[in-house]
Amino acid sequence: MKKMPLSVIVTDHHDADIMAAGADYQLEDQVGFIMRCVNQRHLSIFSRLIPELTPTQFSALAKLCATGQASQNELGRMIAIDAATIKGVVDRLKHRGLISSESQPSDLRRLILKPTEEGRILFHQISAAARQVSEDTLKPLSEKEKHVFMKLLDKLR
Amino acid sequence: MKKMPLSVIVTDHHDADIMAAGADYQLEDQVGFIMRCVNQRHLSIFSRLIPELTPTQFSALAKLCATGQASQNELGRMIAIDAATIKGVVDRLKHRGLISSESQPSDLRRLILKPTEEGRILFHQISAAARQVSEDTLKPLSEKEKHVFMKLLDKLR
DNA sequence: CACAAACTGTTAGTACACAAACTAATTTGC
DNA sequence: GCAAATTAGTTTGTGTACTAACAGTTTGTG
Repeated sequence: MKKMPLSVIVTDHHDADIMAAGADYQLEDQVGFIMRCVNQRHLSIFSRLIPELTPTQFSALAKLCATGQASQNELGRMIAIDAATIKGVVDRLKHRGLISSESQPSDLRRLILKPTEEGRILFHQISAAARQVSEDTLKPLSEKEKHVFMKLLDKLR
Repeated sequence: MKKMPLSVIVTDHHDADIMAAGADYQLEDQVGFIMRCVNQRHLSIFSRLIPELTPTQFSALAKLCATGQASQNELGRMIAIDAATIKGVVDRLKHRGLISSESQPSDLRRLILKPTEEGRILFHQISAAARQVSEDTLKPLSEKEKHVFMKLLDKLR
């Protein structure tokens, strides 16, 4: 843990207190910063093993395959994606013929989404690779460390 | 650890192997998915405590305050931001008068970036809140757990 | 029944984030 | 000394991600 030389902290500036406030702030030690880096690595692994879909698209398709069907906002809620964001994701999956949508007669506001046959097939083809993505992402850790990490990560959700 | 009923895994579909492949895939147990959720929480904490800047903008400003100056791509490299992305970040910081840029006479390709006085002041004002962001993000963990988590997270970088 | 409250999906606006293709400037390697 | 490779920055295009504002629909309550 590097220490800043005193000269950096105590300057001849007239309000040294304010100037000193950020002097020992180490960006690369902050959770948010490291998480961003770890996520970058994860995304790179994902796109290498699963070039067909983005992580978000895969999440949506996977959840839809697991539940059979859902309305658009419902799907977004299940995978923690904003209503405004899920629209684009759904549009792209629909455009590629991986899911279908039809409005629900009993509630005209709702769009019922279902995976198409093609969507289901793709999901099942990809799911092994998806497991591999998680494994590769955690590769730097021992089995015990993986377990601890996942437990702690889950607490931060 | 929920188990799928057998009926879900073994269907009467003629290629049950393919259909079964993704049946036990639990999206919400995957590292990538949980990290996305944790990051959402972190971003929400950040924007509440530091509404003035985005995390990326803060990173850029903090690094520039720490180093005194850097070229645009150099800055991006230091905080793991793409050349195409850092441009927008720099433009916005520049537009708000928090950093300045001038081309380097000895290498006309380079833009030398420096924090302005206003930028430095803002950084120092915010740095306490930035520390608080990290603390709040890790709040669900005990002191010991925080330490373990950060160590493991760092290994995944 | 009426009507406010809540919900569904949409749009516009801002801000990352990365790939790919491009220009201009600089460095290198022969 | 000069072509080739490298580097710095820019632009375009795609894809998240969230806020805020909006219209249409449904629901709960007086």
